Amino acid sequence: MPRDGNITRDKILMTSMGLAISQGHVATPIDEVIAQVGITKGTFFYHFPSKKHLAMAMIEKFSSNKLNTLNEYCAKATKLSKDPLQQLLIFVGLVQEQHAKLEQDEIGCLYASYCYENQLVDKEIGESVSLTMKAWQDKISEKLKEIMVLYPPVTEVEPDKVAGMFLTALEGAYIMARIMPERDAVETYLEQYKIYLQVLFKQA
Amino acid sequence: MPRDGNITRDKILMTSMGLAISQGHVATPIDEVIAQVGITKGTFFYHFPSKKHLAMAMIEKFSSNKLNTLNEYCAKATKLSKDPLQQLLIFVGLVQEQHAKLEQDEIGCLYASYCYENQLVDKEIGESVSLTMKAWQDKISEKLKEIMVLYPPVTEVEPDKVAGMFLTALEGAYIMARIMPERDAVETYLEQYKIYLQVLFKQA
DNA sequence: TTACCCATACCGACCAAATGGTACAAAATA
DNA sequence: TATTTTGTACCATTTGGTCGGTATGGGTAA
Repeated sequence: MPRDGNITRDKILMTSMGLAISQGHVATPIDEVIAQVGITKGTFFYHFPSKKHLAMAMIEKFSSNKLNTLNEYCAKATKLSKDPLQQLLIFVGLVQEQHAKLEQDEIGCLYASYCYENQLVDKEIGESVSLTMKAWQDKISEKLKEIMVLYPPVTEVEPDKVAGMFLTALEGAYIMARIMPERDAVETYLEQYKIYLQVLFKQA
Repeated sequence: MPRDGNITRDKILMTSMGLAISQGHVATPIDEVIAQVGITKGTFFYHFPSKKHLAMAMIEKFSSNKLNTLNEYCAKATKLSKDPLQQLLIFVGLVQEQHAKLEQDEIGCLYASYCYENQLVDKEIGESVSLTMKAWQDKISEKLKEIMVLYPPVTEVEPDKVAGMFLTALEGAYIMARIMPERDAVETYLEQYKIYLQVLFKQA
């Protein structure tokens, strides 16, 4: 075998993901990607038959990353506490922590970027995306059901929607981080979500 | 005076705002705009010297609309109840209502669309945007301070951040509406926000 | 009233640059 | 040498933008 093309392929993926998150996919010409990676057009199109294929590969990669973090953080959280409510709070905390390290223009969601510029490229891509999101929602929802057994909520709530609110807050925070002058929107609004959980399951 | 050019200008603005929200600004060629409006390129560039100028005009228009709704809904809410907590809940309800009428691809925020595709075009534009958002946040924050006098919150919270959470939930909901199969994300997650307020200010 | 004026509003052909994509030769490694 | 990987030069289309000219219609002077 000649030199490993997967390295180049991965570099293209990583670079274009960064660019897509910070300035959008359509707004990022291939020339900019290859310039930043340090390759030429021929190489690019050897690895990705078209820009659309790149888009799909990016989504796939992003999804797989997201699913990995989900499992990783779940495992960490269950290891750190026996109490389901504490586990969930720790889980959210881990996500907060993850974002604290990132630079301003690294903060964002590829899905959001895509869905705002062209209804998620494709139907099948759209399904794969919603499945990944649903995976997060379901995992949190399951945990919420455990919590609700131990701590009856102050008012009746649907675990699915409280779980969805986490993703909503996160996606919303990404946008706030870009629009508002304060940088720590993710930290701030996931904190709000934690407070929501705490008051919801507060014992009298 | 010849026929009123402002009509055309407004039509261009409206059309391109719709397109920008549904598929992004960069992803919308001028040709598509003028085709939909039913004018020619010459006319377009007579009204807007460049695509960037169009972008700025759109943001301005969007901001002015947003400020109008803010005032309108505030007025309505204060008229419908004397209790500040009820007023805020009504306010959120009005926003929910507003979105219930919209079509799928009309749901979204121009700011979000812009900030995901090119860091809000310009510095000055960015400031104008954050000012509009801050206007909403401040108005809600003020109301929250009134509320906190009457109903001591279950746990200590910063009104500014609870207020910001409204915008966060709304922006997040827009994205959820596009990513997830369920259409009524705005309804759902603003409802979650209302629940948050209710449990936060619940009387023992 | 009418003829003309002129600013405003609009048209449509054209241009240059950007952008996605191709063809094929040259390298590199096993 | 055979296969995979990369570089170079080029092409076709799209896209933002220009330019000269035309239509509209109210004011105004004869």
